[in-house]
Amino acid sequence: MDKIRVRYAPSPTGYQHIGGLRTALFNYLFARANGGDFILRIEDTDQTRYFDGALQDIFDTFNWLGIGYDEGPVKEGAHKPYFQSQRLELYKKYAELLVERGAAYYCYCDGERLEQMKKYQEENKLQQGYDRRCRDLSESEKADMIKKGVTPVIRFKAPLEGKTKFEDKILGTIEVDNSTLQDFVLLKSDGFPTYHLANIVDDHLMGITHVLRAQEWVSSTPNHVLLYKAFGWEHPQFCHLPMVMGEDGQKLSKRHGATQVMEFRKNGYLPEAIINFISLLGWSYNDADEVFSLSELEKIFNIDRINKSPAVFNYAKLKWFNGLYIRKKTIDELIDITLPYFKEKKLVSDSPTDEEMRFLTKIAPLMQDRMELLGDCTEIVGFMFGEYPEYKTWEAIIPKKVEPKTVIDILTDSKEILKNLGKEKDEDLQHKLYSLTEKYGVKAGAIFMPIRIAITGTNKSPELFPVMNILGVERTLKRMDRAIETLKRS
RNA sequence: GGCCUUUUCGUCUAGUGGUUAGGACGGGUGAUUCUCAGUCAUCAAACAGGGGUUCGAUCCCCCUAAGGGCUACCA
Repeated sequence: MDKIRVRYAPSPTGYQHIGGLRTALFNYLFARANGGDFILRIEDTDQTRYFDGALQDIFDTFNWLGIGYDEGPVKEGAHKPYFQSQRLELYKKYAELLVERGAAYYCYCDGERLEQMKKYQEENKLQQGYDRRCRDLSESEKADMIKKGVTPVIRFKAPLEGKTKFEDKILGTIEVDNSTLQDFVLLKSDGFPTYHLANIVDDHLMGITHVLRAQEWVSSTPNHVLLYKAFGWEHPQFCHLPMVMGEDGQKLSKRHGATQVMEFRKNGYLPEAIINFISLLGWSYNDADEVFSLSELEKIFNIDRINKSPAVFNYAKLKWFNGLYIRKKTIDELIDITLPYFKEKKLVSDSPTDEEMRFLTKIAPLMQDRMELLGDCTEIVGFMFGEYPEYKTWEAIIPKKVEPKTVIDILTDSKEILKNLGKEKDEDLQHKLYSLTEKYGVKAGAIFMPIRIAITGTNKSPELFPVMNILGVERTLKRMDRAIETLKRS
């Protein structure tokens, strides 16, 4: 069997989005799992929609996620160039070849006429599509058009009857009546090819063996099959991937939340989480395992386990994956990836000192279990910085059914106990604090919550003893003092 | 409208002509003798509907319904 060659062929008309990434990832994994080649080809054939930052975004996306390619723009191989805009002569040549063979024709209809025709068809509920007016123009009619200076397009001469069918590796046999097909455009009047022409010419010339693309392409695949036939080429295996939907079952779009890949990075997602989650959109390994690294996926990915039905993009599960991968990080790695957030909040300096780094090393374990997104870190351990915390939930310092005066007494007693922080074992100190429940006839929460608020400023925090130990006796007691004073004043 | 296509817990999915239809996220409950998170345990939750074929259908066939895609000189 020939070496497997697949490609991802984005068009630089916008930022890379989740759907595109899924296609790229599946192609990449399919190639890696089978010792094949993965090619990146830029389909910049739409001049009107070309967008400047798009190309860089494609590179950034691949780099961030660790998806490499074997042939493409920067890493040119035997089939260069990999920008379709640099292959214009090729498409023109092949389009004209089809005209010579009588499989395509020049069409002189301009946009205005096409629009009128479409409007008429809609109003009269006729079948939509080009009416093939130029399909059988006489030589003299053609000459007239040329004389008028009309720049023609080249259209494919689709068969009027019969059926076209192909085997999709995922969907099975698909068959359509040729009567439903269109005389689609191959070469536009600006000299650029349409997707239909360019992708066939390039896939053939580049030796592509499998085309993995989204299901939205299924309906134009018969056209492509016919084109291959007209050229006398064998077509690659088609594998149409299920669509990716938003939570309401509609095609995933901005209103569902983030959809651009680099937006996820900005929002604090890890590449590992994105890769893992995306790999499960329409694919599964078995009935039990679903946590996979990229390198594992490169070994186990199997095209036969891709399913047909559309998949909903579930942000909640993505977040779970993100938390999972955050927990898998070593402390050093965790500090590395969260440092920008601490800098942004001015909790550490732009060039952190050794002391600051040591401090981060101490507090990192406190935040690791509690983070879901990278940006959560400052929220979780922000109170560790500075002399006093910001009191966010001060009211909670007075537990239900407990008098404010009692809270002052509890904190004062606790302070006495915590004077020995570091001198006695944590569990002994905790035991002593716990014994206060008997003295005041309250539940444990009524002892620990006031301490928590006094020290952390919130009613949700990491465990108290690790926190107090890092803070040290002095700062711990100062924070308790301030809380006591504040209570006395109110 | 036409053509193509899909349908297992809310979501991602596994699965078989005979199963207690399995896992994960999310949700509920409990444990971790301080909250939150984490971890562990546990519970609820699905074969779209109707006809066939068959001793037996979630699984095979047909119809219906609902969803999705395409219907550009865009990809």
